[in-house]
Amino acid sequence: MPSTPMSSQSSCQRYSSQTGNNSNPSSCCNCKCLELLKRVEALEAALKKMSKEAPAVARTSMSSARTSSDIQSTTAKKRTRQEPLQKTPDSALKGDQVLKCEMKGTLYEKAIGDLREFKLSGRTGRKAIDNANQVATHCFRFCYYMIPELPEEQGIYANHNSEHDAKYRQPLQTCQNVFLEESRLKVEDFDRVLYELTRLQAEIRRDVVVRQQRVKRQKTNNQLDSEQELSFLYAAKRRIPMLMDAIDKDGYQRDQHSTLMGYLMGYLCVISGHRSVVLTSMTKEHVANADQWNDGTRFQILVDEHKSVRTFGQASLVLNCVEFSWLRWFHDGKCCSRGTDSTNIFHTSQGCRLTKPSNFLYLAWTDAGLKGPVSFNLIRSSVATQAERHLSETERRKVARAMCHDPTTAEKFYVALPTRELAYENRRLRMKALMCEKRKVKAKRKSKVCDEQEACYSLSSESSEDRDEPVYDDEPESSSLSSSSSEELSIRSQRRPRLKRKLFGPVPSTSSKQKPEADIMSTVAAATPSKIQVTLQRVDNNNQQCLKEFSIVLNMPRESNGRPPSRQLEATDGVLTTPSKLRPPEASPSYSEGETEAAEAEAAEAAEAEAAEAAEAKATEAEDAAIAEAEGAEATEAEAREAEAAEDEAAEAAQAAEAAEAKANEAEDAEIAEAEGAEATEAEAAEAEAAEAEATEADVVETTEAEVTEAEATEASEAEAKEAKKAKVVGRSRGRRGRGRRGR
DNA sequence: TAGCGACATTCGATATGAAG
DNA sequence: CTTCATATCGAATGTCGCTA
Repeated sequence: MPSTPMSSQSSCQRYSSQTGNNSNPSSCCNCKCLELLKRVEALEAALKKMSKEAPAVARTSMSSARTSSDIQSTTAKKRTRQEPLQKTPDSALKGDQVLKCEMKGTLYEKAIGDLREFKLSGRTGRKAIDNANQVATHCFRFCYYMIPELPEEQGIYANHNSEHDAKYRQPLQTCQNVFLEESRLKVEDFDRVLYELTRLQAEIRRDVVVRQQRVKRQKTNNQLDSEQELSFLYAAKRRIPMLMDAIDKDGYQRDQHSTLMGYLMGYLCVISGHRSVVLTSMTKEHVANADQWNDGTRFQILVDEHKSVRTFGQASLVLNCVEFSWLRWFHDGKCCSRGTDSTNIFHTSQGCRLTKPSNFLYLAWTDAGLKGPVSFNLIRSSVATQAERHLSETERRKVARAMCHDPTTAEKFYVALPTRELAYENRRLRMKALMCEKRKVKAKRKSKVCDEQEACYSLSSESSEDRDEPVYDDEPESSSLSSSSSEELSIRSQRRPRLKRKLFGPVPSTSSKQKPEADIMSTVAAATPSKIQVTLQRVDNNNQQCLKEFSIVLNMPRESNGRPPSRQLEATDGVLTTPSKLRPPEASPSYSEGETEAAEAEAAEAAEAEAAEAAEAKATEAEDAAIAEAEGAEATEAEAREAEAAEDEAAEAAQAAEAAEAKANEAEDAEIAEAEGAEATEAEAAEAEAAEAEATEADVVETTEAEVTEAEATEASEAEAKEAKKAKVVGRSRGRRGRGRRGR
């Protein structure tokens, strides 16, 4: 929003004065700014009329004099403090003071004063006064912006980065509600002005949104990266005991005290994502009342006082015994003499509650050898961003809740904007969808499936529903899976629970003991529309957990020449942690005779999805071990090395899978490039298809390998020894079966 | 360096309006 | 009429600059 009032010169006028085209300025652009200008002028006239009609109306209300002088004194004080005001080329810059005029006792000023009083409603708290002042400030800004008589430097309608700019209507409403009679204006006049203001606001909304986006982009660029946070965590773990020792030995020293505070608060913020106020509000009582469990190795501290306590209740901090011992140290007042008297865990050298925790954090941040800006908000922001990027919807919700805010709020204010790479990925996905559509149409033309089969197919209510259902990118069955990492798969697999229930229903409660014969190799589903038959076989491992495990057999029909199809898919196994879209047995006629490419792709993707999910499940266990290590779980050196080795193996497996994925992407890209206009020949297209098939196959192979490796890695983790062993047995048997089939 | 004022930013609750 | 998305609002936190 320009700093000059809108009425002074519109963009069209400026344009016409530059070009010399005054005949029809509105023809220069299509922004309707002239129309807007006229309306603004009408509005200004109405405002002027209001202030003329009631010039210094002797207000009987006591509040007016008081509020006017209040604001006056404030502004006068400010003037002495920060002069002269620099004119800004555009909107007011951060830190600019814009309230620099004398109150003249006009109607709108009195209205704003009244509004301020109304907002205060007799409250005397610092925050209440601050907020009331802020509302008044916003209103003033708008008035200065709107009224051209005011000096230009005061006409700055500052940053549109706040939705509170909309509060300019409030003085008018107050005026109408509180002293309508004195104003000598009709209700309709007020309504007209308010209506115009609302419309104007709606029209500048676009600019506001664009500006907000720009601000967010800036924030995105300033995000802390995970390495910085990890470095800080490691530094904190090392430095906190050192600083405690130093203080114990040498007695209280302010610098060490402050740095120690900063380290501990930063550490707790990184691991929990809480606001700083949770830490500054933490009292000794909270620590003393901490809940402990797991043989006194885990602690939960509940803090009553924080911003969103009314919605989320107490803020919870879960600590291990080392972290808790640090807080206990402060609780016992060992940090400083005043600390003994202070009720707050985190306090100043005077024993007072911290008012500027970020200063302490910065002290520790630089002590840890880290550069760049840091604040609790930045940490919180990065926690939300990482959760959004790497966790499933459910997990993200949990993290958000633990941070005491709504996930939607997190997205609105904290989560960074998508990177260029992500944006490009979206474009690729779109083109991929286009190609899938093309393939489907092509397949439809080729298909010689008889009408009866079609009718039979459409009779299956569930499948028809599936077809009507849009293909969501977060579904494991979506075609985009072929190019998705296992991580993405796991994320997607946890979304849209309603759909899952509809498609699959609950896991049968019958145990293997009840149906021994059937469970040995019971066929659960045989489906997919044509060309290929997928049979899901439940594998009995005499283990109840294995009820969820299925073997997927892809019966590829041979081509008319007797040769296997060019894109023979390998059978693979997987754990159906999430249901597939395959039809249940009663609704699954055999489609092995009708062959379509789409069906083949569908089946391949389903198989990949299942395999990838299985790998993911195993990887999670290895991940847990890694996290435990990062958090400093009391592991021995040997254990740590083993865990590291396991992690390495898992990483290798993941890398292999990634390579396969990249290959698939390349093939896809080639195809997309062709669609986008690259004049590829038919032969090239065929080559691309072949490459894709190869990549898909490689993906399946790699996934199975990864599965085994990860299962082995899991085994290495001593902490999860039992589970790991089980996983290993299952993984290996699956791996052998998989290889056996490949060999055939 | 604590404390304060000012302002930016955050964030949940509620109102409002469009779409199905 | 219901559902969903968005706007609005009040209240809170975070940060900066200044002063005693």
